[in-house]
Amino acid sequence: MSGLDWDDLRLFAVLARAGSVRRAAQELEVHASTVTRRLEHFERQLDVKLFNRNPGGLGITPAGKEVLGRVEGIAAGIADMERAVAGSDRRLAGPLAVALPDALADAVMPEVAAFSRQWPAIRIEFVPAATQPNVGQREADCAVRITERPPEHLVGRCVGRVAVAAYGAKGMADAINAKERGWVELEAPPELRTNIRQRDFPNLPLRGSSRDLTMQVAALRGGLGIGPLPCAVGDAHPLLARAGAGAPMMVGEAWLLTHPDLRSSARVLEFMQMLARTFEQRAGLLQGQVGPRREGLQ
Amino acid sequence: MSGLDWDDLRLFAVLARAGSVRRAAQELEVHASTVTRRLEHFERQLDVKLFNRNPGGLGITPAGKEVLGRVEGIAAGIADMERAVAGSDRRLAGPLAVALPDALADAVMPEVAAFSRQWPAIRIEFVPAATQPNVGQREADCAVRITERPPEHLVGRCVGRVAVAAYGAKGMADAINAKERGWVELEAPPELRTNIRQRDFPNLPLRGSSRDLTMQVAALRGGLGIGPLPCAVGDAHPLLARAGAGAPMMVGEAWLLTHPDLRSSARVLEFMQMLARTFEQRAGLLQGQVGPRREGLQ
DNA sequence: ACGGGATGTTGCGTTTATGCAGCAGGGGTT
DNA sequence: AACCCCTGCTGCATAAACGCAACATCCCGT
Repeated sequence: MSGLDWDDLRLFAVLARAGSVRRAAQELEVHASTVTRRLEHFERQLDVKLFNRNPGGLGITPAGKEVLGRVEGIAAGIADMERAVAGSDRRLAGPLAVALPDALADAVMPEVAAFSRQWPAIRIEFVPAATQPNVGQREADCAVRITERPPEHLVGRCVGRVAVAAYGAKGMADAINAKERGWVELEAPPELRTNIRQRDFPNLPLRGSSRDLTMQVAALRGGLGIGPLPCAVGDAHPLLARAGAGAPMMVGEAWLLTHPDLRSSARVLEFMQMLARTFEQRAGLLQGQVGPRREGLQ
Repeated sequence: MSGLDWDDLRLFAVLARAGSVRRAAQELEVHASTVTRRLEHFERQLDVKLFNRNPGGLGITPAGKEVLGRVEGIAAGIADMERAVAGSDRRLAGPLAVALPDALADAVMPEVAAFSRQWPAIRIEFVPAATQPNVGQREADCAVRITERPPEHLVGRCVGRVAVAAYGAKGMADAINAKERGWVELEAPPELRTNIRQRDFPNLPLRGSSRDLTMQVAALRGGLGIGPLPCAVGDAHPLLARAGAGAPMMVGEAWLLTHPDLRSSARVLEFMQMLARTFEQRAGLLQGQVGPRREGLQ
């Protein structure tokens, strides 16, 4: 028998990617001293030095790099196994990790809530949408991504384009008021970026910028200026109105995705069907087609 | 993060192969209760029933079979990693697992002993030669096998054929005495079987049989009768002599083997070179060519 | 120069996991 | 029927792993 504690492989993989004992400890939800001691244990069992203890952090050795490459393959195999098990789960119960861009959260949340009431045994867990797959980190069971080219290893379908427009606080979104305020840029991920400012408000001074939607909405509401927002967020907000007369700009396709292994999982399938129906119903909202709620907007 | 204890995968693999909690516990060198509890833990984490608790043992479920298949692939990956690490070890120190058929042990042991004196930091561990590779069980670093077709995944070279002849206790190995005693068969593995009895002693009654070389040598020494023995054992034994005048029979080629990943390991390389030299020197003994020690033999 | 925030590591108290012995049940042999 | 050996399982004491806090070191910014 190998005598090797396989769980030390997982610790090593996380540690190598984290780059420091404390970050790895945080990710593993254990104490830093545990990481140190188990690394020692692992190195002793393997009889190889995996890291150089440099002042200011760990430095991986060539042997450590060799081991890391192999362990990453092993980690992928284990993740596959976990998915295979989860995929054959025919119960409408258990955890369900969903990666949902915050830009679309408002638009679908009512139906998600109804879904949750219908299947109370399914525990929905929202995970960060932009994160790239990591060793030891299980990807979402179901993901919505705004992109032109969805990853090849995932399966799913396109559920329509996403529109972005300029918004401001109601009552000050008109051009005259806006001029006194200014432009608030949204430092969005690439798939949400537009050049609305250049097109419609080339002379508006830059007043500030936000790193996420929450800050952007707060800034616009508070009257800092006008700025871009996904239509699904801006049109649904009771205190915001569109600024200027320009048409919304399309920024990318929304893709409803899952892993092939999970297509036979009952709760993943059910959830994705629900999301697909919802996106179909809300297509107008997502694409910025102004509906009956238009009264009062500039 | 997966939250899964990877070491439970190892336990599961061993348990699935062992077929019972107690056998798995023995192989893992832990207590049976530990196996039970960690299996429960694993099933809870994975949220799948891997075994049916049948009266009289565990029965693997379809889901368990699915998981087992994947875990065996993972186990192979981990074994590869261990070999890769061991293979890059350039020190002439540490453990060295050697699979050596007992038929050849006498012939090479003096040189092995000299090797051990030369490199005292290398700890030589003899492992059973006939064992087939198992999950979690590391194969030998270096193996000698008597076979016609060495396994394809191993590399090495043929170091000559192995001969078997009939022996008896000195002074009673002649035909007349043998007739009063009889034949003692050796229930050897297939690669050591011969038909010497049919060829040279067709009329000798069967007196007994031995399951291993130790018993066979004791039986022959004790005067139970005459019987087959590898020439490397019989000719080297001070109290045994060949029976009859027939030539030894060749039974197979001796192959000196290792895993490709271990070719660059300093201690494996050194040990195999030593063994190759030894087999070259001892070729006559192994192939049953009677040398200067012939005086006194019939 | 000096403080603040990193880094990895170490002693100590506590939680967790393990080993042990005994239990309950089933199948085959005497 | 009675016994024996196998199976997996469950309290209880012990040993191993862990979390916590403190420590030594180093780097960076003030």
